[in-house]
Amino acid sequence: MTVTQSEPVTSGVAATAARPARAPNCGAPPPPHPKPTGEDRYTISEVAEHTGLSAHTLRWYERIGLMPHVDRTHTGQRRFSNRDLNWLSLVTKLRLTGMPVADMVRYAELVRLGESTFAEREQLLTAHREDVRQRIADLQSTLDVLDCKINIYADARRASERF
Amino acid sequence: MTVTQSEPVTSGVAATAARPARAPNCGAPPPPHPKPTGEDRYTISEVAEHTGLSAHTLRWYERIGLMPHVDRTHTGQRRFSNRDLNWLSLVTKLRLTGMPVADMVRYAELVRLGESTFAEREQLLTAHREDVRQRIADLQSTLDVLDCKINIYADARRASERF
DNA sequence: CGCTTGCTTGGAGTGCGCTCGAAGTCTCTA
DNA sequence: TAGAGACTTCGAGCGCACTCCAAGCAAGCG
Repeated sequence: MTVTQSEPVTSGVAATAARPARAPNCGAPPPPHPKPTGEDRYTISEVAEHTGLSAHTLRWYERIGLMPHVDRTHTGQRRFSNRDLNWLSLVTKLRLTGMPVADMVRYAELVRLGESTFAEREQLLTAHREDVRQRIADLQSTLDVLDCKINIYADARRASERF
Repeated sequence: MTVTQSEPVTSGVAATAARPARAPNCGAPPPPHPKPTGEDRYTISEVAEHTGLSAHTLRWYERIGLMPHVDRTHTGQRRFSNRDLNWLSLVTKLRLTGMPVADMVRYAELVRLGESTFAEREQLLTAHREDVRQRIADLQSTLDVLDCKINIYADARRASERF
């Protein structure tokens, strides 16, 4: 049994009841632009274009163990699958929300190790969730200050414009 | 006429009507722990303690022009005022929300230049506010994904615990 | 007086997350 | 078959925001 990468789908003994047949995919985007030919083997530049990451960054992610092993052509060029794209979409979200690369690498490693790591994965994500919540609170409180200051400047401007 | 640093108080020709006598202070904290003696001259280590910034960082902020000129004792040691603390509290918020140091330095410079820079200050803060809003949206969307994945792991754990 | 503690300076070093360059190979189109 | 352009690797370099170091000065205390 293989374990999916970006979608730890309920499988085996775990919670197969009481859930829709279609496993929840946690907001993974629909296959982005599946090739007109129906293929599933994107070049690095296609993926770069699609994800907004540079080709350099994509190679670097693979080198440090953040990509779960990308398929290759017989001549050694990378060919990314839709599954890879989904994984990258998760990674991008985590990165945007400030998860350190080392933590993402750890998570990738846990995913490779299979189901036995569910508990640690849960912990890791839960910790990050707390982090994200805290950051939202910080941002919100700054937003209040910004609103207030901007109002002051705007009032001053409007007042001076009246003359 | 001097211009306050962290509180561009409505002053002079600008908008003195229709606003409370006490200018809004945009959530600046009350004087943090005004010295028992009522003094207003904190050492660098007191400020470091209070703000959570290191003394190194405080000196560095001053060097790069992010602190508006800190008072000194006759022997050259820094003595921070409550006004300095308020400014630092703003800076800390902006920094926590990802404003680049260069932009904060620019803002500090504008504050030093006086009222004529209100418009540019408004622009700068408005741009950052957009940034912050965008980041909140990113965080929120990641939060949804995290919730979903964490639920999956938690379900799996609970299911396995039932046996 | 010597010792400790805390401050001063300028400049060098660190860690993170990329980002780029060089040199060579492969693929695609004409 | 030729040429353009995309791909490969490895390692070095970069920008940001600190962070630390060395050397020295000043104040307080026994």
